[in-house]
Amino acid sequence: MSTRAAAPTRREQILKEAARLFAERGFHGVGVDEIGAAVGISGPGLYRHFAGKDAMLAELLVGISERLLTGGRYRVAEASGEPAEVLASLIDGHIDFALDDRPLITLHDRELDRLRDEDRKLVRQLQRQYVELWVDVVRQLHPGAPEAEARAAVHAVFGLLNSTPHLGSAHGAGLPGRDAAESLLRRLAHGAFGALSN
Amino acid sequence: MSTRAAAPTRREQILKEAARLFAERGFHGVGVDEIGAAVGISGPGLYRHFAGKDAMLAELLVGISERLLTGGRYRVAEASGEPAEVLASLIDGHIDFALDDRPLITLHDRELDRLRDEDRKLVRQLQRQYVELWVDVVRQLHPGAPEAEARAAVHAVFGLLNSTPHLGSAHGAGLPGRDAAESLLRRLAHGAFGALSN
DNA sequence: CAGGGCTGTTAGCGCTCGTTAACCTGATGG
DNA sequence: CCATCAGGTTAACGAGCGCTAACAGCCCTG
Repeated sequence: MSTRAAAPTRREQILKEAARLFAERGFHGVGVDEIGAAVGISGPGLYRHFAGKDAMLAELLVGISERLLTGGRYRVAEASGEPAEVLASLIDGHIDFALDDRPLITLHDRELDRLRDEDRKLVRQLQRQYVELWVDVVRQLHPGAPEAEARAAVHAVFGLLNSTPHLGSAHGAGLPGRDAAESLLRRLAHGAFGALSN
Repeated sequence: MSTRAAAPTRREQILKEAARLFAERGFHGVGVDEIGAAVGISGPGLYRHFAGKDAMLAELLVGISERLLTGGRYRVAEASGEPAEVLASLIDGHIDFALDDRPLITLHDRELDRLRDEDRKLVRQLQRQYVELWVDVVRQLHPGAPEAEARAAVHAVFGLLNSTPHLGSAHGAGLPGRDAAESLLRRLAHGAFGALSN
């Protein structure tokens, strides 16, 4: 009846908790019993929902990559043709993602090697397409920059934006509020890309 | 006789290979047999040089943190009082470190939680002091920025500079040469910090 | 030449962990 | 009202891993 999100399914609960635990202690550092306990069932009960521990990680990583790419494509298509505006939209979208799904961001560039070959290839392909989205826009905005440089700059800015996990309460003085973090990251990212012109 | 560095001791060989393997596959993902094989001895022979697998990781992480802090302090003391110049020196030092010791950079913010409480506290303390070095300089350079913002910006720029592992040949088109990477990262970092004034 | 350290080796123990097997229960639908 | 099935449970297996034990060769020193 309400307009709130529907109750999460068991699968979704498991994925969420698994993402958090994997991000905190690493894929190999978390046991299936812990994941089960986090959702109120214990150990082997997970196998009613997933083929195995690997399958959870695979679904998480493929899901992230797909969401990033889909969101990026949407923003590129939707924004005006102005490269500056497209880049700004990509940055905003990535920041939203980084702030809303910190555990996934952590997993995204940390546990990729733990996937089966097939899944890893898929994730890599999705990541590559997402990066290409950015590289194209950056090269339109900075025609002087060689492609390798633009690509490296994109990766570096990803590192900057994905630093949000380190901003959390872990270090005592996190930023006051999500809006401040969003605004700061936006300025830093634009500042970094702006330096490409020099 | 020659002026080259002395032959590395067995301990140093082990630490170097362990760092590489831990960075590639994670602390829990690497077995002692693999580390041994990487230096030509096998498995339990490592225990003649280290108390255990944990001790290797601890020595690596403490070593990184100490080198970063020592190098940072040296640069702060050595540079002229001009905040801009001090920050530039810190950035250059961090870039050198990131480019020369990519595996260590990866471990530095990825495997900290696998340490014994005592070691983790020590590493955290060293990291905090290093960050403080940067925050102090950034605040001198941008007096308008609140401390939390300066600290978050420093962490974000670390994320940017530490993105070097992602620039490697893994993605096909790495930057052509170390100098180009160094120059690019320097420009991006300065660009990001410059955006703090706005 | 005798005797220790070093620095390796291999065998094996003990524990953890992912996974499977076998069983149980409550809801559902013909 | 009974059959089915989704979604749990506990027990247990098999593999892998960190680490120790016991032993062996090399090099130095007295």
